Amino acid sequence: MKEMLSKISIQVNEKIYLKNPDTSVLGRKLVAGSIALIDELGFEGFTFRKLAKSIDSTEASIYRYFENKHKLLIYLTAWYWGWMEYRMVFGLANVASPEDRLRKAINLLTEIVKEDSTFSHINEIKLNHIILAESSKAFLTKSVDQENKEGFFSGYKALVERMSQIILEINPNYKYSHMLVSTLIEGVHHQRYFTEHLPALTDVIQGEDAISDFYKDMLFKAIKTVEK
Amino acid sequence: MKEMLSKISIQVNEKIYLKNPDTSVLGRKLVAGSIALIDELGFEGFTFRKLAKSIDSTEASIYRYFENKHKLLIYLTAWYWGWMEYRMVFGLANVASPEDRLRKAINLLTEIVKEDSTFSHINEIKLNHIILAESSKAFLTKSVDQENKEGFFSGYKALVERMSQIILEINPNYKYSHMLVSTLIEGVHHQRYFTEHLPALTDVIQGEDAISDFYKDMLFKAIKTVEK
DNA sequence: CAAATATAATAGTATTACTATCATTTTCAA
DNA sequence: TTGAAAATGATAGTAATACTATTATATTTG
Repeated sequence: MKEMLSKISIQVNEKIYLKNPDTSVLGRKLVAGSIALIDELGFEGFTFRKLAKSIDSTEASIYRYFENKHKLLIYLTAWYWGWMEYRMVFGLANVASPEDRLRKAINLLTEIVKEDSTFSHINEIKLNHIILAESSKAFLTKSVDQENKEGFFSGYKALVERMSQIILEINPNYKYSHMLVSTLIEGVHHQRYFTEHLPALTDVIQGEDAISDFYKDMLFKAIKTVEK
Repeated sequence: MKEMLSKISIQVNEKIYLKNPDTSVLGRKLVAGSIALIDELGFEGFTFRKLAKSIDSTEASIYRYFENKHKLLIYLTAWYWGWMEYRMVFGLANVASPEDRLRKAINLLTEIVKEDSTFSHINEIKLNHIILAESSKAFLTKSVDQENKEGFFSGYKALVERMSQIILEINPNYKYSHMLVSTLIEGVHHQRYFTEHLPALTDVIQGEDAISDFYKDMLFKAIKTVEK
């Protein structure tokens, strides 16, 4: 079983990297190390020099995998969305009602990742933590149009489209399905971040997962109700 | 009239800057120039050296006003929230019903700023454009806790609190007022940005301001309805 | 008008973000 | 198993960034 799972790997757009880090020991150490280091230092404080030191390699070697740290961040986010897609495929299979599928999808997106999977070198707990604080920096740059054209964000877009389709199954007349989904996804990241750092901007309720409850409430009301 | 208006100025937390840029010709040129340059180059491409050149001054002079470009970004966002607060005070005064006040507040937040005011050196159109792409970078850093403690985000928090109060007037039992407001604010930024750069993540509807309509619909349903 | 303050001009440092070259190690195919 | 190809390491170097410091020159203000 473990062996089977170890053969599953998340594919990301080939143009993101110079050399696929998934194909070598150094590449996997590089990615694993970058997750630990970005989580520790933040993306701005993170440099390839520090990464090289932390994995006992050299800057030059890292530059053979990624053009720059921005591309590495895009790689991590693309991997994350690929992984999320994979979790959705498994989690939503054989769930007949679109309502239940949507509920499950929201759960997957809002959950704080608490278990590291055994099938990859990537620590999904730390990666999830990075995504909350850093993922928007992957597209909030002047190179976004070019990078979008090259398909760097296709994983994210595919997920939005998939969930959008579920919403349209529930209510084919709902006009803002993509907006609703991307508002949910980015919102979850922000609210989780706010809970930790800017609690005045959110609502923390003892013993409840307010974020998950809030977004479920919000989405179903948006899709299913007519205003009183 | 012009003279009176020119005496209005937006106050920001004094700890954000080393010397108040609002008190000198150079300081105002610096801020105005930074808005133009960040809009043109993006925050990552923007440097104090380039700013100095563009306003025909020196790096050393700019460093007398701001410790670094991150503090300057915090200044710009704080100014923006102060300005938004000012617009809300005027825009919502004498509006009796909380529903109408909420609708107006959402309009102010979702509107693309199209007119530059005459009472300040700041180009609000460009600043609004910067806010969409760059404002989240002001708090998505490792220094957020310290900076929050020093009150750098109090303008943003005050606005969330103000709108949260309106929501509670409409429905005192609504549990997630702060979350709803910050989801709205950050969401508007993202959706405007997506419309321009990643349209697959949003819904663009010809001849309609889909973003404004979507958020109004979403908020009122969240606050006022019970799920069918 | 003198003193204080602000700005400009200039120079300098440490770090970042790379690129280049060559030696060494590892891989993998015949 | 060996020898070529590929990957990595070691080292060096460049341009730009992110500052700090010093001194000279304007400008403001009391």
